[in-house]
This record gives sequence, C-alpha cells and structure tokens, in this order.
Amino acid sequence: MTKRLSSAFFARPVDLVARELIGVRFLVAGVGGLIVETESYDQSDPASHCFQGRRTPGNEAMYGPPGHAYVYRSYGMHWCINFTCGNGSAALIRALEPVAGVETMVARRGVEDVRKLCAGPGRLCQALGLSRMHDGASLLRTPFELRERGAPVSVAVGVRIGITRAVDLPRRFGMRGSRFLSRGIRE
DNA sequence: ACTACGATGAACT
DNA sequence: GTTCATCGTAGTA
Repeated sequence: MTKRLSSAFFARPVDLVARELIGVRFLVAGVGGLIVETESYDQSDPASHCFQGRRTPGNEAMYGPPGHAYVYRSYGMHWCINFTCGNGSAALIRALEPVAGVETMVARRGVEDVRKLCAGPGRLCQALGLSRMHDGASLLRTPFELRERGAPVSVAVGVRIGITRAVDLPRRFGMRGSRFLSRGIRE
C-alpha cells in the first residue's frame, strides 16, 4: 500500500496541489477511488467563493488550515467537496475512477453505469456519502483516507467547467486518457 | 422578508 | 451538442 498524504502535501500553491491530486486514491469510510479531475480556486480568482478575501458563514473552512474538507451546497441540491490549501484556496474534486465500494456507490447513486458514479462533483459526493457534516473535517483522519498515487500519470490542463467568471483560466486538471472525467479536457 | 443566482445533473436532440 | 428543474445561500432592505 502506498503512503498516506501528509498535511504538508496541502500546504503548497493550490494549482500544484490540484495537479498532484490527479491519481491520488481518495476513500471515505472505505468507499471511493482514484482522483481523475480537479479544479483550483483562490482569493485572486473571480470564480472563487473566496474572491478578494470574501468571507461568508459557509466558506470558513477555506480560511482554515490546509488539508481539510470544504463542503458546500451547489444549486441548492448537490454537495461538492474541496481540499483546502490554506489562505482561502482549495482544490475542487470533480471526478473519481471508482475503485473501492462500487456496490455501495451504485446503491447511493441509483445508477448502474460505473462511468456515471463519480463523474462530476455532485455525483461524487453522493456516491461517497459526503455532506455538510464533513465540512471543516481533517482529511488526514477517519473517515478519510488519501494515498499517494502508485504510478506516474499524465496530467492534462484546461479551462474550468460550469462557471461564468474567469472562464479562460487554465485551472482544470485531468488524468489524460481517463474514461471517468465529467467531460473532456479542453486544453 | 424578499430576491437573484449558481464551482450541477438529468434529460433530451 | 442543448435545455431547464430546483432550492439553499447570500445580499439587500
């Protein structure tokens, strides 16, 4: 088994962390898979919840220590999870390649197609059972398990999805050739 | 109290 | 590729 990620992994520039998260094994209570798609956000980014140091009751976790979960509700109905990297920055986890607990994920999602279990931030959170109760929790402790990638991967960089501000920034990272992305990467 | 708006997903052509 | 249902959150008053 590969090594667990340390808090130092997250205490670095968010673009680097988001890139290096590709291929990392991410489990919640034993259910999950390999991270194949991320996006980065920080205070300088007009598309970020923390743009220019903006603070709301909901985004406090992004100003907390690196290596914690920032879970927010999207469109009033989906949950999305970010890994905090300090100082109002975080990497949004957008898609996983399902590896462990596939039956559990199928039951939670109500779909059979493995490619649709974790392809998208909302789907991924539903499949892993993530919600507001995980907001602010440390990623280094139970129920989370994050392990270094076992083999090198090729990372594609493109523009982000589903935002209306700063649409041209190259802050989306994906595992090149993966069939489990929420969408193809536009490089 | 009232309103506007999504870091989406599902269904559809 | 496209449309659109849906509702919590945050901003305004």
